[in-house]
Amino acid sequence: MPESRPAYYVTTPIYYVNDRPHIGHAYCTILADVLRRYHSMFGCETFFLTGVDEHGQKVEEAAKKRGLTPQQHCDEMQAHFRDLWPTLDISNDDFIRTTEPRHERVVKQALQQLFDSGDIYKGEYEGFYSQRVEKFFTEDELIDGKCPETGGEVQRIVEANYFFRMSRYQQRLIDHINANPDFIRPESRKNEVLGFLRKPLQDLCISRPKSRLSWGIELPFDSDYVTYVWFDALLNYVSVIGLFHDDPRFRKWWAVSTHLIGKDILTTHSVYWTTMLFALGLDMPRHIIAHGWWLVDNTKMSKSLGNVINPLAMRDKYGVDSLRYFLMREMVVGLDSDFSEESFLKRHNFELANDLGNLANRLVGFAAKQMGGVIPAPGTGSGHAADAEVMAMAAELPARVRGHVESLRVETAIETVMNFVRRLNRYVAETEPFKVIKTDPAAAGGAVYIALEGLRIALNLLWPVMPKKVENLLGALGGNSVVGYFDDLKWGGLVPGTALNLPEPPFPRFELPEFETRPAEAPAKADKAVADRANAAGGAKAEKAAGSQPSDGSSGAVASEHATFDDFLKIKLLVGTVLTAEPVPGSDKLLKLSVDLGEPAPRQIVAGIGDRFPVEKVPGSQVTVVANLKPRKVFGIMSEGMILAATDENGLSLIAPSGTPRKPGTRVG
RNA sequence: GGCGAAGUAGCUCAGUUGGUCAGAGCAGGCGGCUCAUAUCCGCCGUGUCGGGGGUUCAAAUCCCUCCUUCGCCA
Repeated sequence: MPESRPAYYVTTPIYYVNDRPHIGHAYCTILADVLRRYHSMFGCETFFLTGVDEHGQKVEEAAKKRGLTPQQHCDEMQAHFRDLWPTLDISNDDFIRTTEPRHERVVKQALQQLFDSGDIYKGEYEGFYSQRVEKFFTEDELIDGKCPETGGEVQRIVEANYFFRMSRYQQRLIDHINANPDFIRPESRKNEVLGFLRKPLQDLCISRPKSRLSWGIELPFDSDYVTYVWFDALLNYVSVIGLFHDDPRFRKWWAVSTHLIGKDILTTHSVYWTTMLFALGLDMPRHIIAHGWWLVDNTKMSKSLGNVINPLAMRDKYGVDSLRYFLMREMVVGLDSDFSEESFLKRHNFELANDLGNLANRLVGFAAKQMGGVIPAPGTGSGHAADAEVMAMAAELPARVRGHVESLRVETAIETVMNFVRRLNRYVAETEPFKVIKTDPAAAGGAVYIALEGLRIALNLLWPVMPKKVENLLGALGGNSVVGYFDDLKWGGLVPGTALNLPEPPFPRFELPEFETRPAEAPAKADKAVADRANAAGGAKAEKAAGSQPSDGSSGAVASEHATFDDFLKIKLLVGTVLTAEPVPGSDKLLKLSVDLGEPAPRQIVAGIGDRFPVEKVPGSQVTVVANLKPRKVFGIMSEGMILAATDENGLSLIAPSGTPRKPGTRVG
């Protein structure tokens, strides 16, 4: 047996080639990169895979629209992802495109194997086809026998198709999830999957006749069909690492695989993919980790709301390292987080500039002035009790960081390091080398050495998060480089006498723009008299009274009875024209509306008016829409606004402009 | 409607298996230092741990119930 190192294999989803990268893609890929880099520092041999999904109807359509072949279209579009990653310091080992021969042959072989074993069978797919949206619907999805999206006519079509016997593996999957508590993380997602599995699984239709979709991988046993997207896409995780072609390589990586996914593709990975693997006689991946979404103003990003965060813009404005730091520091893996430039800048200024950057800058600046610009000799330290404390903290820091990373608490790992950085700043204040230098240069040198060495260790531990910046900084600290392994991160790596060279502060502060005036500031600054009176009265109570001046009219018990004019202005009321309306299945009064608000795309709005208002009378009506309500799901359908209506015992009327119809998007108020 | 998760200081959130768990950061106030990026360090928080009930010697931490928010339901 050759010497074996532990291994670690991490994947991102393959992103849909038609998409433009947004902050969510960047987050997932950076997270994968950070995990890969940490694990390599833990001593693991690592493999990191990302890529793009290139097949499917939408790609075919988009290409057609542009007058290109689908392949030409993909060749062009995939660059949006492939070229982005190096600029975010992503260290992926491979980049898979599902149109590559190395992938297609594995998909075909997998299909053939499942066909031969009877897990893929030909059956009848009964669907209802809507000419208008060129889509199939199941009987359950139809609404009164009409298309659920347009309310239009549908044709019942019985079409031969191939099915995967997913149902056969349901119990095995449930058992595996129960036996491996950290298989699907976080736990709430695991529960979600188990809940889903309480109902019997249907078999999965995995083919499309070429007459309807030709842009896909042909079934090896029936050239009239291509395989449908998921079956193709999911296999990327194993095709790249050698399934069917390089067994030792495949086994090595597959046994240690971690899939990072967005919560929107949880079922696909936890149910479709896992049952496919069972059927193929392969092991489960080690972990499936569903991360959360970046929200903007606590609202999901969407094109129609125009609030999509472009990672390139953030990188260009603030630098790749700050961007990576923020994304990793701010989000708890598995939960949603809010993205705002304000919180970004606060993290940058407080943690990177004030704490970390300033520590480097003050130490190097001091050494340059007082110590000949070189790393001083450690001697016997500063003679201060804090020496031992700092060195003990530094000694146990790698293990603590490793523990947090291994339990996916990346943000806690970072926080742990930053707490140590704060301890180092305190250490400098305690030992006061800038004073001590006048009386005891050796002790001052000892203090600076300890602080610098602590900084070196902290920087190494942050390398996976900010590789470029850390490498540069370590270079500035006496020409050091990143240690390969946590095990090598021992105290005393800095060589006394080597030159320090930090020409400028490593993390310049960014000016914080005025984001919004804070009510708390008003009494302190604008109303000194109130504050003084409060202080004179003494105690926390008085302070509280001063602090609760309802300067914006929205806080304080007194104001709660009335809405102020400002409150009213927060509600954006717009005139809209209803384009389509259809009942929501399973509900007796909800209607799904498509409403023109004069925006590029119509809004989808779910309204509870169906029991009082005939659905066929709604299209064409004008309505008043609350346009800036936070979008929410109603009965599983996203609703992007609210329709105003008045209901009493005589029925319901829509609240809308009377007389001449108004242009969609006209402001009401 | 079914299933699941969450509700902790002004803000963002930590709080393993019930017993220094009532905390951190930010914001605010006061003070100190000057090596440093108007940076750093120290001090200052009586918040019904969503409401109510229960179990226990002991609950933010377990149980019940209600309210609110969020997620999933191919």
